[in-house]
Amino acid sequence: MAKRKVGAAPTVYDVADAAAVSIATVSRAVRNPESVTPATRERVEQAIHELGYVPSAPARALADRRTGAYGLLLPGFDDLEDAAAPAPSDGSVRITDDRGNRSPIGGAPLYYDEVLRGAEVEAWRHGAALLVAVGRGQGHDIAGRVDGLAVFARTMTDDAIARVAGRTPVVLLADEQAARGIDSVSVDNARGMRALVEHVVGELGIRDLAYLAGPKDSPDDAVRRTGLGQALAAHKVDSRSVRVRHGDFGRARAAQVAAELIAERAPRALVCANDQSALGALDAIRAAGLRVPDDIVVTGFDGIEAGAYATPPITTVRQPMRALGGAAIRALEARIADPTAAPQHLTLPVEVLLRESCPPAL
Amino acid sequence: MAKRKVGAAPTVYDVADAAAVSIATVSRAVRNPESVTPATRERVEQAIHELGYVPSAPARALADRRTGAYGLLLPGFDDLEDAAAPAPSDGSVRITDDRGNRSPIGGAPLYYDEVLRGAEVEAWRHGAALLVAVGRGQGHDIAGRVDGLAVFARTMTDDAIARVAGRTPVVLLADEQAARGIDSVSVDNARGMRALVEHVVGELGIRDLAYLAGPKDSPDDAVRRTGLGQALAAHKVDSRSVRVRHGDFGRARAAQVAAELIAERAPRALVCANDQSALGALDAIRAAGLRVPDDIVVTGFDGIEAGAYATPPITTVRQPMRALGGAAIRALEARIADPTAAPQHLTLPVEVLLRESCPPAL
DNA sequence: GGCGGAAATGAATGCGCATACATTTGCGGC
DNA sequence: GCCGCAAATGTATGCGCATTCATTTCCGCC
Repeated sequence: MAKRKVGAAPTVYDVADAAAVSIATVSRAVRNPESVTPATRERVEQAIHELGYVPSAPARALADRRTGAYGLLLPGFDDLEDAAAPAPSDGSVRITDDRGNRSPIGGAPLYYDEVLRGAEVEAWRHGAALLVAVGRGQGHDIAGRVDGLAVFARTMTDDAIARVAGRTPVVLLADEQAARGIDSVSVDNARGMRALVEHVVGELGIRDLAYLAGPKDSPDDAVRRTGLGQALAAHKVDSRSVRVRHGDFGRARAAQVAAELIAERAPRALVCANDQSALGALDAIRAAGLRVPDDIVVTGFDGIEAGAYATPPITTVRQPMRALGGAAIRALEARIADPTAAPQHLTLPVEVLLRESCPPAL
Repeated sequence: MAKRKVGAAPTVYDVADAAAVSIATVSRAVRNPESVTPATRERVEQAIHELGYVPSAPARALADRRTGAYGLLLPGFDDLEDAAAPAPSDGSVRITDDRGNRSPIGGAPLYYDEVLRGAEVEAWRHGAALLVAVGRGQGHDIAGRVDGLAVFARTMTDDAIARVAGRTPVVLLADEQAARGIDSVSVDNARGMRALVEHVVGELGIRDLAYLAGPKDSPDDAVRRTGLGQALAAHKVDSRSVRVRHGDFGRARAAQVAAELIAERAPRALVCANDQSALGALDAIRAAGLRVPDDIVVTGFDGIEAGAYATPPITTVRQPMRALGGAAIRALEARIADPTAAPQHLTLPVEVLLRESCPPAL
């Protein structure tokens, strides 16, 4: 038996020695147990167990010419780069007066967790692992580590995407203006907003609307507004009659804007570009002494947790985040299976959740 | 120049050919630019750019004997294995009556996103990547892929942890009863609860308390209850005078339990084992026609988003999830740097967030 | 008992890179 | 212009595994 370096992880050679077979047999026993005699398989498994052998993924990847891992590039939040110092507990507990603070965790919607899980489950089903990185413009750092990369919109420069795509399959996530040549999976935001507004106008018969928008340069907001316009057109509501005010997707600003809107004249329905804005709208409406949905119906968009717990709970459009993650991995696998296929652009349906702020019927 | 297979990703050999140098020089130019003449470096960089070369992580890992990646094993949620079928948009949008539903995303607290980001940032700082997997008991699948593994409590069997730990550094997360021999990073839940209750008893002077607990077999609940007991003892409140009722960490059940408690006799303070329970308590208290905090003060635990948006906002204890993720990676690096050091057990401090449901002062 | 073919196993090679060691180049000093 | 040394570059090897091809073993059958 060759000398085995102690301290180092055991390799196929160690297992082969222990089981008195060749490394080829060890490899086969692991990868394709059927191809080995039950007796030898037994011996090899025994050796593996005793040594605590775990195959080296890098070596396997090198030999296989595939890593068996997919990458997911998440957007970073601006306030997020402060992974604070260790700060072990010295026994004291900080007590903070948090009244008035409404942004428990930086105000960012935390639905990426869902996307991640959808992707992880799908990767796992295919025996692959999932590598996660936060977009920092480049993404070269993980391109060499994976068989495919799922990239959220606006987490990499177009240039960087093009470069990486030249080497590895790439799928764009939640980018409704996806580059032509690259696969994409997105969510049908426009149709979601359209369905929501059609409910307000068509089912509830409300024709006096106002729209609480997001920042003027937000692509997300633009798409949602398109859906709004379509719904209005479908029901012959003059879109010029709908007052539009821009917020910043945040609750506080939304409350201000909504208050101004109401002071001017209260609309029968206030359609908000996202849930945070809708929460702000509720604040303003309550402050104005009006009731939701009796005086004003309010709608949000996104399906954040807090919306369901608001008073009243907010009607919203929920994006299928978990499905988005799963679809991304499937798209990568399809691309790997057929590298020459035409670019695929998959659009997942959203779901309108009617809650008390804008109920099924008045 | 050797023939280069088209379609395959370029390698050091291709770059070497293009730049008319040896692969060793290419490798050096990439890894340690200083060790190469500016002129050659220039040529190599040029070739790299033209070919779109990206180093193969597996090959690098094999040669380096380290993967440059850390693993994070997240708990899976029971309801989570349904990464639904593709279901592309056929143009229709499902409209659901979601009134009465208070569990938008399975009811699970989504703070793992924060842990993930903390870990990712820390890994990135050290030039490493982060591999994410959902615990399925084993975890062998990724042990061979990483230089170290951060494992959430109860995501792997003790047996599996022991095996993996024999091959790769492992750090246990949020496991306050961490196995002696393995590094761990956890959060000081007991002290958080203690500080919170000391505020209620000491600052607010309330001695008539009730505790809305979690499931009887929950380790988290047990730890928090310990903190409760300590606070009571510190202020000489007889712990037998504190009524304890068990819920299931969910809002609906908590509301029932709280209602029973109140019907029996309303306590001056209702301490809840987590935020979801506190939300349920608010429901019950409101239904009973009582006011928070005037008639009953309510406290939660966790710091979920919805707690801050509740009416009134819930006083709670927030866990430093991002710091937890970062600390986990640092612990792995410390372990790698000194494999023989004694096991480290780091405890991070929590923070008490006082909000309207249990304000700084009455 | 020996033969032929299939099944099982072994030996050897390459995956792409880093690096120890060998070789060449460049440069100062005489 | 030549010697000697240091810096720059090249050559060769191994990392751990999968796999091809060669060899051996095992069986059924004559």
